[in-house]
Amino acid sequence: MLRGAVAVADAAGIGSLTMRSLAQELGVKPMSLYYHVANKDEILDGIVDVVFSEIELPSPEGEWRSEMRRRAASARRVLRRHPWAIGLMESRTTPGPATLRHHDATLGTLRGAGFSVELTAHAYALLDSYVYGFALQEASLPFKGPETVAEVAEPMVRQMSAEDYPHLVEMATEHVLQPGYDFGDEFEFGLSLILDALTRSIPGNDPSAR
Amino acid sequence: MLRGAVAVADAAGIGSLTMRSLAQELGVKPMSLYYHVANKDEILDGIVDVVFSEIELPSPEGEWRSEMRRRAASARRVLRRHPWAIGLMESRTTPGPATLRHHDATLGTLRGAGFSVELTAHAYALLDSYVYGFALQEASLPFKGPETVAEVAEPMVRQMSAEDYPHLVEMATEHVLQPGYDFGDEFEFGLSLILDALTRSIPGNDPSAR
DNA sequence: TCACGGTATCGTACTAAGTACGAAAGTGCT
DNA sequence: AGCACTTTCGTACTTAGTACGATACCGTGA
Repeated sequence: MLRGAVAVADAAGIGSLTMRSLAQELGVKPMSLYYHVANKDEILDGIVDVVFSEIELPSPEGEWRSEMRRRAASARRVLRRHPWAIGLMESRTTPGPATLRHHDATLGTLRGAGFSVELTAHAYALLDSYVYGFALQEASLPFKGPETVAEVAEPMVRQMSAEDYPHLVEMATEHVLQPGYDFGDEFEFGLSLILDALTRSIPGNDPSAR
Repeated sequence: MLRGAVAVADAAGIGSLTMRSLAQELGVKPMSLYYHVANKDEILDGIVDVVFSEIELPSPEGEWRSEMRRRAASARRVLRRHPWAIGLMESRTTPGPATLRHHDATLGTLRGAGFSVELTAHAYALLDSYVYGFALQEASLPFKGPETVAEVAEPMVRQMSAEDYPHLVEMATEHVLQPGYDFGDEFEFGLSLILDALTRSIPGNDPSAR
């Protein structure tokens, strides 16, 4: 049932996920859903947890940077597949089991890498902020892939006077509208910068450590 | 009118912002609103822009790090005051004038600090990801201030077995539940780390530059 | 003063969505 | 067959967005 809800939300947006549309998807009548859940909120909580369950767990066995990198890349992919999940996270405050398991695995990997409890808290807040924030930005872009950038951004830039927004216009014409531009490529830069800086922050680490 | 909508959303959540509740807030009847806006979506777009207008603009005159710091702190404060804005950003893809002005000022400050167009894009994506993501995490916390952490987190930890989530329990008991803990304090760590690393990334900068 | 064209407000009413309530319709076990 | 438990539904009430057309208000020029 939660799978069905995710499918509906993926296909037509979270706004189109109604008890009736979900019932239809499942080949059942609306009121039948209420045998399995108390209300719609429970479904929303549930699909957030489903989304978390799709994110690859980091392993305490692996090298922490590559594990964090894998987790981050996976999280970004998942949130790109389910963009509505980002907005939902803000309102749902009761984490499900998959969410808890995910957090536990991530914390464990960092602790295993030698981070103190406090530094782990710092690192985790930082990494998660970056991943979620990046996903949020990707979701709010008017275009969804490198292909459609030009056709969407061009008209916007054209009607936007260079006097009012000189730097926005500069960025658009000299960078965003250049062939080969893909906002997604920015992800790697920030992630590497953060991981490198975190490496340096481990006490006893050589400051010139890769 | 947009101010009224923001007030309603602040007071009782974005879910309680209905054409009827907004009309009541403004002392008019629901249908009167439709003279000023085409539909509710336009109101949602509008209040997102209002939120952006409340964020302090960085100035190209100032030192870029302190300007970015000021902007980030302001953005976080604003998003804490209007947590519903985070979820809205994901669905609204037509930026308003205040939003554009904000982006332009930020880009201008970075460009003025000597960042190339490309590096500016990198830095901006990174900084914004961090700020939005942090705000998103703050919004999804079950507690809203340092005072209520214990009373909310304690019961959660108690029912969460240490076998299933050992690291989560460790983090909770040894860090989060310690007196004086405030998730908001994490903000400074990540922001400084990012700003320092960005400083290093400027070509020609001494790697040991503060 | 009066008629007129915007500007702003409303009343009525239709549609979609969440869900309370209680009735069926299976299903397996004795 | 009879019973208990699980699962599905039909009906109907409530709330929310908004189409449509009717007013009411208000400054301007005749």
